[in-house]
Amino acid sequence: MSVRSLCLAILSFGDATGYEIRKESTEGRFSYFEDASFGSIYPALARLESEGLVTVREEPQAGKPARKVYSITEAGRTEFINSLCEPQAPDTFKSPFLLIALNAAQLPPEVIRRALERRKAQVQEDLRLLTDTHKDKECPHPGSGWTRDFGIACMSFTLAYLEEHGEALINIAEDAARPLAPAAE
Amino acid sequence: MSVRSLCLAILSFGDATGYEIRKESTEGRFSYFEDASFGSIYPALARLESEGLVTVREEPQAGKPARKVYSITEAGRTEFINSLCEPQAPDTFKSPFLLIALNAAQLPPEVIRRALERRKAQVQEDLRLLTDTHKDKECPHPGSGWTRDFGIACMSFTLAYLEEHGEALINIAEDAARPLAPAAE
DNA sequence: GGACACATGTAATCGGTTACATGATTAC
DNA sequence: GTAATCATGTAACCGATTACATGTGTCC
Repeated sequence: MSVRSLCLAILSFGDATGYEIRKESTEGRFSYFEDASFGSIYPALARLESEGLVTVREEPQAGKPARKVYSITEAGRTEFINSLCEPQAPDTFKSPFLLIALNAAQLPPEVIRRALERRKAQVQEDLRLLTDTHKDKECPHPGSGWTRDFGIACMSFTLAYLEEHGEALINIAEDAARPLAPAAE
Repeated sequence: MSVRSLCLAILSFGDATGYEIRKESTEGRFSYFEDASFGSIYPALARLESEGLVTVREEPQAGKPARKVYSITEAGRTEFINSLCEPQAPDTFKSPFLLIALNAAQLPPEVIRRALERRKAQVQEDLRLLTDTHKDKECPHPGSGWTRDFGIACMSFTLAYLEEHGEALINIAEDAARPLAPAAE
């Protein structure tokens, strides 16, 4: 999914500035689709505008540069919905944490412990973000409720698993660290 | 994580050719870390060799180009382990499926149904891959058992959730498709 | 007869990140 | 004082993909 489609997707949920789109895509709910930086978002928005898929209105502000608030047009909405009807790329999960887990026996226990804590904190943070979202008005997008519930379920499960089996992973590293004293004390 | 580190990671589990590394990274167990294409793998291996982190031996074959089998060196192993001790990038999950789910009310039910089936098939395939892996000898890498169990647990949960709540998502699309006949049949 | 798996490698291209440029306001 | 948030935009750079080039063996 390109930055272009990402902008369309976010704008289909409401007006936004480039700055806000970046935030949503790196932290907010839309981080599950793609994350992008300013250097790609601003050019993408300019292009979308020249194609008539979005419109801009400038809101001057004292001190700061004028906010450029983008709105999706009917043409933009159509293009977005049509793009969703075409076959999508498969979901992907990339996990530096699992690479550490895979090599637990070759790493110091402290590294494993830190990686585990970090991963748990990350899941907790994602979970918190999702749980807080339910204050949104749910009229225009009933799909967001389903999506949120799915995310909460999967992450709660992941967190519980890490909490229950994390110690076992640390043990692997510890057992490998002193292979000469097998089962003592 | 760069293609360079990916090659090191895969080679730390055993010798491989560029062709095999690509396969492992796009289909195999290593697809959870990074996937890469020939155009990036071959140059990366050449560079690793010039740096002394891997060695090559050529195995001539009749008809086909000679297989160039790469092995990791001690220096390569050290570099790999050290890189794992440094703070890693956070895990990411990118889901075109969830984007479709989010917009369920705006899409034809048929599209939702297809996306759900596709996602379920994908999880089943990943699950199958993971379950088949247990024939590996487990002496040198006890971490692979933990990692596999973790993957199996999360995916089984995901699959069960999709099977249980998939119908609800389709209903969202169906209800939105005929908003004038609320509950009648 | 055609598609696919095996097997390596290069060149053109491209999408996106990082760093730079600018600057007020607010919180610690 | 100094860091963070808000706010836009450009230019250099870079890693990686795509397409190309080459060729055999095997399955359907």
